[in-house]
Amino acid sequence: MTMPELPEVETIVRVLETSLKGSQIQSMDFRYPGLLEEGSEFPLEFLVGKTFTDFSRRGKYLVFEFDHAYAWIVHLRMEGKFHLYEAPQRPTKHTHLVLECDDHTVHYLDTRKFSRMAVVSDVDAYFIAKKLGPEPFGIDPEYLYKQIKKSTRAIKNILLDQSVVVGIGNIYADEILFETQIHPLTKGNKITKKDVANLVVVIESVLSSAIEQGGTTIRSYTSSLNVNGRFQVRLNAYGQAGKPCTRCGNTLSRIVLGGRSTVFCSKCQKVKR
DNA sequence: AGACCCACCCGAACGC
DNA sequence: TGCGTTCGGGTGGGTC
Repeated sequence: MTMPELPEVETIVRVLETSLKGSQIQSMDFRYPGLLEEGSEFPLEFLVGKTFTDFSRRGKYLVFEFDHAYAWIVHLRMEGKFHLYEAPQRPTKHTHLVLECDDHTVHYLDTRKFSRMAVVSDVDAYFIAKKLGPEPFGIDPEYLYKQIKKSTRAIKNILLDQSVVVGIGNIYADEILFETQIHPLTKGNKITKKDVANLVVVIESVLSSAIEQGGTTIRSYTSSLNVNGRFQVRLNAYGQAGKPCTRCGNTLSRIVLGGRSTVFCSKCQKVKR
């Protein structure tokens, strides 16, 4: 159910780093080239013969850097996932990329074919073009307040806007608003300074606790060398419509906002007018 | 410029 | 071996 959000991406980066750092790509079978971005600077096959050197993320983007200064950037979107094996493995119908590396076979799968990847020479330039906002950890409250205050959009849409702050997807947006007791439809210009102070703290705590729980669960994945970053985090709002609010017992409501399923407690989360 | 809409994609869930 | 329709998720490009 849950798609990879920032905490899952962070976990995936760390697990892949453990297995693949210093490993050379011996061969590649790019079975569904449609995953490569139109604007990719280089073809994916350019990575054959290169050695993984650095593993990081920017927002929900995975960044793999190689010797010779090339970088492979992957956005998992909803269902992208890596499977690692210690020996060559038969691809499934959803295996879109196979990499034979020094000590591992890497499969990349995506049932929806929604994810995207690119090969670039300048990581910073790539992300500047994407117009990404700051990371959600250590965000400047003054900056966030200004961004929210100048907008008449619903606060949930603002939180989802990656040019305001990166890494908040649909699931954690609902969780963050539940925790701060802000109604998702509240317009940005109605949000108070105190709300923003709470948001800054809660954004960080919700995402980091998910990373911690992912770190716990991912150990079972490392043993089997399957890395999809999915793990169960206890959710108070997302996917819980019709169930009692964990804070007050009121039945949780569901609306569609900006085309996204949105769950909240109409008693705990009041719209400010 | 800011806000909004829609395409992309296909398995799951649903309606009949 | 039931078949057709709807839904959803993040991002980017287009429009107003």
